[in-house]
Amino acid sequence: MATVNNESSLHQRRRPLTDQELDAIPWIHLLEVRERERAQDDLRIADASPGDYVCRIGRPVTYWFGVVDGLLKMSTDNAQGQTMTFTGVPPGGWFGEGTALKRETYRYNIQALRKSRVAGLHVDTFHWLLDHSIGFNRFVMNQLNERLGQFIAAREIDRLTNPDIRVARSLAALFNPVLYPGVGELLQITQQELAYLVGLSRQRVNQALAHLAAQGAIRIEYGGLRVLNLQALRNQIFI
DNA sequence: TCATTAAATTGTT
DNA sequence: AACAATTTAATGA
Repeated sequence: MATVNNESSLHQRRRPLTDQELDAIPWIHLLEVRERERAQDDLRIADASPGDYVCRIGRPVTYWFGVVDGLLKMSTDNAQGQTMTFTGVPPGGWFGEGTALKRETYRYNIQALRKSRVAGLHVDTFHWLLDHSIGFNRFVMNQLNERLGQFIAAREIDRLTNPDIRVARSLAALFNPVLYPGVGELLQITQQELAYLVGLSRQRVNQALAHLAAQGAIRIEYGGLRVLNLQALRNQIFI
């Protein structure tokens, strides 16, 4: 893993969003004019380099975060001091609403796997939107529901022994159009990065991807993967 | 714009 | 883990 940079660097280089970046935020379009103005005023974006922390366990919640570009990983340290990776967060993904709702401290670490652009909405504005916007409430509720499904699926994935299926299911999660609308057809992820997320060697991931490509579920591209059949990824069974 | 070189990523053992 | 092959990015004329 890359060296750990101090996380303040992420907060020093914040700036307002460009129109293009705003457009990439899925929930912004659900707001009324007045709500949208308030959200836009508060939204900030920052560049994160590989290894940078977006948030750390135990820190008080200050922002609700979303990935505009790049790839983050969500992880925690267990009692044995080992790092356990929960999931990757590709473009379009917003996270931390659970802790933001309760104004608690972050319960996981979020680190950039690659150079990324991360947007942040202050937790006070997050609450204001919850109090004023029906569209925003729908988005958050839908998000929570969809993620619950993902965590159940993740438990299943953990119990799977077949690496090919693990890779397939993990990929299907990253291609989730509800949680990660910014991904689209092409997920920008290297085989090394995917290996980190799934917990397999790059070689084994390479082999699994070749297998999935042979089935026509995906197409392997340089620096990314194109989904051809999402259902095939989800329903992956022993061959 | 094109050719050359370096860096990143993939494929294979 | 190591190495070769391939693809992209960077450089400079």
